[in-house]
Amino acid sequence: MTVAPKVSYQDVKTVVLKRIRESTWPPGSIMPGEIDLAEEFGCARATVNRAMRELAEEGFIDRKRKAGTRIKSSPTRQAKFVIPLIRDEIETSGTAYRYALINREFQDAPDWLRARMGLSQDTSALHLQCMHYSGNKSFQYEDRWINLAAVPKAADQDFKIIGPNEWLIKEVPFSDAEITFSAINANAKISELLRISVDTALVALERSTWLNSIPITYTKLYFHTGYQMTSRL
Amino acid sequence: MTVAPKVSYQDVKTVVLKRIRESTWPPGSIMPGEIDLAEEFGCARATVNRAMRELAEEGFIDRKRKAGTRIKSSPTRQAKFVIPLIRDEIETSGTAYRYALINREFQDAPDWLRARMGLSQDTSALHLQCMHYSGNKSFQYEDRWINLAAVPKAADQDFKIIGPNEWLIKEVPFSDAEITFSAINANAKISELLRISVDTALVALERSTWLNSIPITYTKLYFHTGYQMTSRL
DNA sequence: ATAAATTTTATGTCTATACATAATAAGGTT
DNA sequence: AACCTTATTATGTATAGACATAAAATTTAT
Repeated sequence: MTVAPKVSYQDVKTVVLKRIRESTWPPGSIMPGEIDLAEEFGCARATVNRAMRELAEEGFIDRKRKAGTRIKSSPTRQAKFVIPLIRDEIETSGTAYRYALINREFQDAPDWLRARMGLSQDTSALHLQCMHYSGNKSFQYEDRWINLAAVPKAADQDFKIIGPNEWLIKEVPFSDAEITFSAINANAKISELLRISVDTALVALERSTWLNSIPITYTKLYFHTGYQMTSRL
Repeated sequence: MTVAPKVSYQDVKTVVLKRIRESTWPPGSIMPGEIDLAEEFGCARATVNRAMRELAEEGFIDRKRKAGTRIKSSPTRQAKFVIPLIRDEIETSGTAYRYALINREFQDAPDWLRARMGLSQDTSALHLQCMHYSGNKSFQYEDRWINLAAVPKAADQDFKIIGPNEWLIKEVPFSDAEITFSAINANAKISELLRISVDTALVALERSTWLNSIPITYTKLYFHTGYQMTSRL
């Protein structure tokens, strides 16, 4: 007597994905419920559930209680980019990492920052400017603001040896973050610091983080020419 | 008699994450196995398993059969960027989407492309150049190569009405993709097409896709000034 | 007809148990 | 010591059954 090999959630994913691609279940339409699918595939509902949960996470379907599962009319393809610690990124490339503090001062948060982070008026912040080097080459210029109301002990740190990013990761947890990726032309200051010509195109990365809606820090990172981020999926 | 509320996988995640952050389990160390944790938390192993599986996916821990679960010495923070269909992106912003084909010709794949995609010699490809408009403003310039050996029916398409991206998504599935972001200075041709001045910094996005290691298509997208991608986590 | 209360239902989650699998550890042989 | 074989073990996955929950559908009250 032959034993039917068990159907895995991977199998379910594969078949369902095939049906989505071949429009057996056309975009926008509702597809059979978990119980029906479990019966069809000859497996438990939990198995179907895991398959569907992952497909939803990957952006192929939309699920809602009671309403059922719908094929997305245009699947939201998403790319995962790893944001490594700069020290690791440089050291794994085989070169030495060096950090340098350029400037450190206490300032009231400027209007644009208050608006962006949702800070109240007269919030005092620590404003840091630093450089990160890969070997003897400049790699990244970092412009950082730390909300002292949320992170008072940052005021006691001189940030001469350890950079604000590394320090914050160790000391302050966060719950939400927003990362923005853009391209900018190097201005006079940045071009001097990164030792490139003015107007060179640069990758800029902005990151804001909050802990339960309390603003923690904002940073804008300017990478040296040629920097790129790659993702596989 | 009070009934203990059930422990959810979310609860487990929260507590474990807290312990990682507070270095109760320091980076690099091995943490208790699922059975022990289940006992400690008073829940089923499956519940712990799901929590741990998600934490692994989110880059906080490394798991290996038999070897156990380790805290990553530097958690790989990752940002998920959605890559929307350009038509959707423009239309959801409220403006009209328009597509235009600039050039279409059959060419042998150039060396750089062959190297990049792993194409054999004398592979004939379809080379397309197109523009995407948001209202009356130029939005994106697309430079596209399609491997005709893998997608022969692309040769029959004139791509005058429908863009190659939309067509490919409908017609050709893929299994692997590689996406690269970078910043570039607009050259003469691009600046003319996007109606911006030469040397303006632009976001460029390259995408290569394969179906079971057969190269399908390569494209480089040049976005208009000011384009940025944002991700929340 | 409108609003509020109730039922229904598909997904979401937890449990206990079982077996699969990869990788290490241990044991035995040359 | 080096090599091969055999346990051991932590994670990985499947299952049946149960209850939770959000939201749609229906009924009841205003």
